[in-house]
Amino acid sequence: MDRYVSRPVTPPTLADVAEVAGVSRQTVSNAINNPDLLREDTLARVQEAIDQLGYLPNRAARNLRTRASQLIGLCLPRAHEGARSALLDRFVRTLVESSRGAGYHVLLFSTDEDDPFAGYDDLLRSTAVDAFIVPETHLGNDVVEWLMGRRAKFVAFGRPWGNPHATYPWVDIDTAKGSEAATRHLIDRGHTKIAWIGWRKGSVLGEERRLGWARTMHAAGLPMTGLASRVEDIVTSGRAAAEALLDESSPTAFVCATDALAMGVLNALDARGLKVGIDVAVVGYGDSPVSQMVPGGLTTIRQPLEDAAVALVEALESLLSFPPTIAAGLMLEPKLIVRGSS
Amino acid sequence: MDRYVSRPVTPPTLADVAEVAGVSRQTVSNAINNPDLLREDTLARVQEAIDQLGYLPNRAARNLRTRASQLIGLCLPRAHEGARSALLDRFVRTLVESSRGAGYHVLLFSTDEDDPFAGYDDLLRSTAVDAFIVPETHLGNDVVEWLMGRRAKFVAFGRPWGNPHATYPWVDIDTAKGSEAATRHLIDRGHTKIAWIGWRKGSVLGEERRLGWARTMHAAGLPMTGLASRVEDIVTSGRAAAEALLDESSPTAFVCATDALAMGVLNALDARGLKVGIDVAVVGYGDSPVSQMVPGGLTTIRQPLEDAAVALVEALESLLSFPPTIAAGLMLEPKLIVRGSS
DNA sequence: TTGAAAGCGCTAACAC
DNA sequence: GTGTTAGCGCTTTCAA
Repeated sequence: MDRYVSRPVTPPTLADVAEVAGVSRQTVSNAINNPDLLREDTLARVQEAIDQLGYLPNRAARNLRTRASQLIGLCLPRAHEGARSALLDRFVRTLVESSRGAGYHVLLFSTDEDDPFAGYDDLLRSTAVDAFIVPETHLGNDVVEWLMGRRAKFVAFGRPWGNPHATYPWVDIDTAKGSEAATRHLIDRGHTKIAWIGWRKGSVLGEERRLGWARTMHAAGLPMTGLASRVEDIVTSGRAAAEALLDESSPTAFVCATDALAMGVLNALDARGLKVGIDVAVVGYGDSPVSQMVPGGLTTIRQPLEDAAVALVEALESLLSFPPTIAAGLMLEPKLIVRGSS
Repeated sequence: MDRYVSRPVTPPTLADVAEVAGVSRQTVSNAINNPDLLREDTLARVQEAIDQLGYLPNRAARNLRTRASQLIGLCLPRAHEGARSALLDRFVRTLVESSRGAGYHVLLFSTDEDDPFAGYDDLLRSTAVDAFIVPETHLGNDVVEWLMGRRAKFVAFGRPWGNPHATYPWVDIDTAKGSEAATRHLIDRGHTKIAWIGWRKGSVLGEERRLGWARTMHAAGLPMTGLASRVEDIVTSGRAAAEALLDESSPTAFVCATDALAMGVLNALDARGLKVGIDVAVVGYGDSPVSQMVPGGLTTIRQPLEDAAVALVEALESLLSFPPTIAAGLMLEPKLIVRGSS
């Protein structure tokens, strides 16, 4: 009586299925892992029992036996400067979906302030994950080297900045190509005085993005002196920088390292009665939600985060297959999204 | 020779530690799980061996034995309407951090288009997680009921909308209180014609937020006719709604169901030459990055997502402790963030 | 093609 | 206090 009401739900085991199907446990195991080995009618009978009981192999037992967890560890980077949060959303969501396709789940973990390796170390030593996805390699945290020292499996989201011939799999977005596309777009529109507003020195990503602008300007034979500015990544700084640049060199277009900075430029232009997209063109970076909310829209650069996530999982699959294969580094290109501001 | 170079890193086991410490395996296990049982010097010796080898219990083995995985499943809701992505970031980040404090990791999974239970079912039947955190109960997906039917452990992020006396633990944010605070704030500022721009009917959350406005207006004896509008949650719709309301009833203030809608209002005011925060006040909802980027800033409602995450983990801890305790439902209040637009 | 035995690494129950 | 024994549920030999 009581058992139907309050019996704790203990999922069926291999043995339960075997009993129902009238075969041995191993045969059930084979039905799941090597169905080819079974005769057709046996397989069908076992399958029926599996369906009837709603059987699914116990993860812990399987993990223990196969020395694999079907789990991929992703360290949630500490809260970023700026509004990079929306990116994380797009990235993680796709990561989870494509991992599922590959038979893996994503395990999230955070890391200690003091010890950046602690989280990785624990998971590794307790064999809790099969591999890691390591984001933000540009920050110069030496997680990658540390993991290699431990012979841990991982795929990096970010090129090997230090040594270009690193022997680990990675996927990255060629961020310089973004500002390059932005600048070329403005040149095509007829602009010749194109200003750059970027991050303070010291950010690898910031320097890369700046490089895209500089490279393109140089190739087009356009002047750059007095047209570059490096500030903190907040709206007010972007605005101040724009004011200064307008006073100094009156550019007709701005390329910015982030959408937040571009918003600052928009504010500055607005305050001066300059019409965005008509008097002065502005391009941001990131395709954050803001860029669509601004009246007329903000031309910006969209990073292929979804593609990156898919590529990372593919690289992970080769890494975890037998024999393991180290996928070649893959560089993806960001995309210019033209809206009203240019 | 070779072994130091390419030997695969097999983490040490309990037996290894036991051997080094010169005790039995069980004693090592006790040293970890019931240290009180050991004599001080034995404990010290075992601890030393543990440190020396860098031992950490194998997860799979422990999970198998204890019938627990120390994993909490979180279903990533499908991409939302609107820019709710930043929320996810704040929420998930805190969730991961406080889970870590409780000895748990967060396992992310997604769900099938067709079968909303599939993801839950798989994890449950394979005993891959100890409990779930179920977001978005307001969407009327009956995940909660399904889980209860399965006697699965979970904590809901969202009150039991259907039956107020549900016997499962939940944490929610009283979203109506947000628009209530926004409206009261505007009344305090001397406004009497306060318009509402919300979502189309059918959204539980949307109706709640509207209720906050209506309730407060009613209590203050202020008129509401011709002052409410329900549109799609995008900037252009917000703008159109604002135009219409301005033409019709010339409100001096707007309360919006989202920041995106508020942005639309800002655009409309701008187009008419009305000064935001001076001629007309505007309040958004969500404290999205946009609200800080707008010149002067957008007054908005901030949801205590971090608090919610912490509370959810606390509820989870009581649920997973022995004996299990079902924490009382907890309602958190959002907070008004006053910026230049009001 | 199917079945029996062994054991992955750990912890719960008991003996010493 | 410490060690011995058993077994969690599964897969991997190896026999039949």
